[in-house]
Amino acid sequence: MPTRSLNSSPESVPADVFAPSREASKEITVRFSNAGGEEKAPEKVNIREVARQAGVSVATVSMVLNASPRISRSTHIKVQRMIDKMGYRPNRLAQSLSGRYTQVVAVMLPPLRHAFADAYFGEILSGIADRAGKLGHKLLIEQAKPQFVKEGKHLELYERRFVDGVLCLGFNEKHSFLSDFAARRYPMILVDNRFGDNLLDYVHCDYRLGAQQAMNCLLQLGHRNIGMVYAAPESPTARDVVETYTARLVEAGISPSEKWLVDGCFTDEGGAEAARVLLTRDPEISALLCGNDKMALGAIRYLTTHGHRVPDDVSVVGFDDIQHLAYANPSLTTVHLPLYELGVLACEKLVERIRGKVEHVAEVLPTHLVLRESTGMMRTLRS
Amino acid sequence: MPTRSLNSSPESVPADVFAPSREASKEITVRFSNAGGEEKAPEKVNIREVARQAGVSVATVSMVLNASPRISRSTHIKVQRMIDKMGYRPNRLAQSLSGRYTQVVAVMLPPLRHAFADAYFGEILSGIADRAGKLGHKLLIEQAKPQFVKEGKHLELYERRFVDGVLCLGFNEKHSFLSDFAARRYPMILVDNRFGDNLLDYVHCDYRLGAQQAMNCLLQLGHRNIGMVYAAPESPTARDVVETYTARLVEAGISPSEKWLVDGCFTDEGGAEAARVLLTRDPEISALLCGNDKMALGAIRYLTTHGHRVPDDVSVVGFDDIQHLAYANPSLTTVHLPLYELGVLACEKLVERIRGKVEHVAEVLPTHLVLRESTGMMRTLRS
DNA sequence: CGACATTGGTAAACTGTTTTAACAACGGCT
DNA sequence: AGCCGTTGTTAAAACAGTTTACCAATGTCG
Repeated sequence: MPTRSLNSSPESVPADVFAPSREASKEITVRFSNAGGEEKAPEKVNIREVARQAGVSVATVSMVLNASPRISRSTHIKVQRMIDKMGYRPNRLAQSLSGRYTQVVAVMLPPLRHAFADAYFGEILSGIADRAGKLGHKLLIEQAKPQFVKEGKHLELYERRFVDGVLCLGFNEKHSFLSDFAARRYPMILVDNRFGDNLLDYVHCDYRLGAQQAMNCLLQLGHRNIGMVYAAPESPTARDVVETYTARLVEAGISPSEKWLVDGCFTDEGGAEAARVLLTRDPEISALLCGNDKMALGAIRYLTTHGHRVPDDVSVVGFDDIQHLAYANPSLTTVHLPLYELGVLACEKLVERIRGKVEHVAEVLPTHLVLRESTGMMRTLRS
Repeated sequence: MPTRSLNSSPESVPADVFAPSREASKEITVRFSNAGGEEKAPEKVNIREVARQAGVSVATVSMVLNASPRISRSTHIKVQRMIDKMGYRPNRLAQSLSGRYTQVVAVMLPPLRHAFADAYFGEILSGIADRAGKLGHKLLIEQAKPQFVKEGKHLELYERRFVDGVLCLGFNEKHSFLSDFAARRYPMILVDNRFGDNLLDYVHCDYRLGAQQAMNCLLQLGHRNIGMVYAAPESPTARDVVETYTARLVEAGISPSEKWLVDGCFTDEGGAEAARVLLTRDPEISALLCGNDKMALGAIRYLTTHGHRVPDDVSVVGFDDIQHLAYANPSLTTVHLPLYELGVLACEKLVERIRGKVEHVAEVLPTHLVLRESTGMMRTLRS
């Protein structure tokens, strides 16, 4: 139950009472770094002040900050010492305003209610954050709510100089607004998907390879009636999985059937429902390939609570390898997607783009299968 | 107008033909918004340009942007029309540099490898993001790696004007650097914890209430030998749980025992190990209270794979109510923490703080128990 | 010894906004 | 007619950096 004061004062909070004049302390000559006993907020010191105290020009201080080779060793030391003494930190708003870069990149997430609570996104984000930090970039996160896009806020991100570039997670071809970035030459990289037209830069996991690995596993275990719980047919990478699934069946001499395919909407409820539908349509099904771990979990949940043992009666394979599901019961055999590494790569490529590299980005990272308990040999084949 | 020609000093004439000087296109009078067929990046237009085209001063345009009442209706319309026509978007670096606020808040996460992939943080983040969006603030995320803190980067966040304030998730009293913020009067709010000295602003869930609810449940089901898998004893809220657990036992006439307490480190492995230790120390234990869902899951995992049925032999209660664990098997009875709402509240309070409100922030949100399958009546009491 | 480079540093222009003090034009009042 | 008070607008001064064109003092060479 939403408690007190939560939804009070929606949009506006009272403006501040005391308006601190900009005049402030222009005349102060001696600075107190941490003279007094307890730490205090350092009085705001700017580059001009540092220059004055060090007896050099503003330009010189700037050049020291940026390690320009035009500054002599002695001057550098003198100025640096003053910088440290005064506890001076350059204002990055001024730096970015004057310079070319903001040193910030945005991460756009889809408008799902629990986008941040999602292990899939989290893993990618983790990689992005680590890389961004190493490259000296900050991270801005944004959810692409319909309203947000309608008002063109996604472009404002760049045009108003919030960020230098954008990483987009969890989108697909239906989200046509993403083309806006490319149309305007704003650096943007699609993460773990691609657009059919291939005009947008992207990095994604090798879903074909992953599907292949999963199908090989199931086929080798003797399964022939294999159902598939897919999702998001508007997503090229999701289609990769379905196509590979079908192709592998054909290669194995099995004729794929429409009735083996059900959409599970990427949710656990969807996975459960899909399992129900599949097993009802064809009770002979002995294995399920699921488009992500959540659906796989839902499917297992349905199966075990409706008289089908996993893996004894039905084997289940997922996709993602999200954390702490190794601890599900039974633990899940799944295709491991290198999501962390994908995040690292995406960030890396984006920064290259920002710095002026022009090549089209189109990278694909390999997957591998993690064998756990939810898969087993086809019943009839066991001795 | 002292525009160009300022720096066309006496002699230099053709010098800057090839140099892409900052002068750029001062003379362009007609703007192409989206005349041509395909969309193009709008040529960068600034407030001066708009003012010129609209035939007013820069100050007037600024006041139109900020809806100042001092601008007449007719002027407002005239200028607004030009703004739209030229596709002008104010540069927020300049705005923030000039003004008092950056309109950005930071979210600091602990340096865990998978901090972003964590459902607990994700849920809070979700609330923060929604609220921040509505309040017109952007979100910067940062991981407080040891290196980061050692270099004082957490203070730079504020001092270099990256953000107006900071929200800290997942920290405890051991993280003393958080006091730096308060010492310097930088707006900061501790989320879902508090410091013992109560000097720092905080919002957190009512862990005492939660523990009470969980214990009531277990006691009512007839359990008397109740083990506890705790974690992070340096965290006041985590201590709340242990203390309440102990107090409730005493109230129920049961003398708490040291051997019923094991640290599970907030991880699933830790939970599994803790369950093993507890059941070994005292096989009579018929219920486990776990400090979070992850540990509860680990415990269940251990129990079910070692001959203990859940809930038939041992009941398990968790803390958090993280998503899609309703689909664990058996599904988990747990204390629901209003994490989303907590995020909303934290963001709200932080922005109030930023805007000048000075009251100490200390809010506590109520929890409730979610009954699912992992708890059952004490064996010996069942008919 | 004078012409010419090189080195190290500086003044001033530039980034794009907000805000303040001043002011012109106008109406109402004595 | 002279004075005062609004109203609406503006010029200019902040905000805090980077960059560029230029300059003075050396060093090198013929």
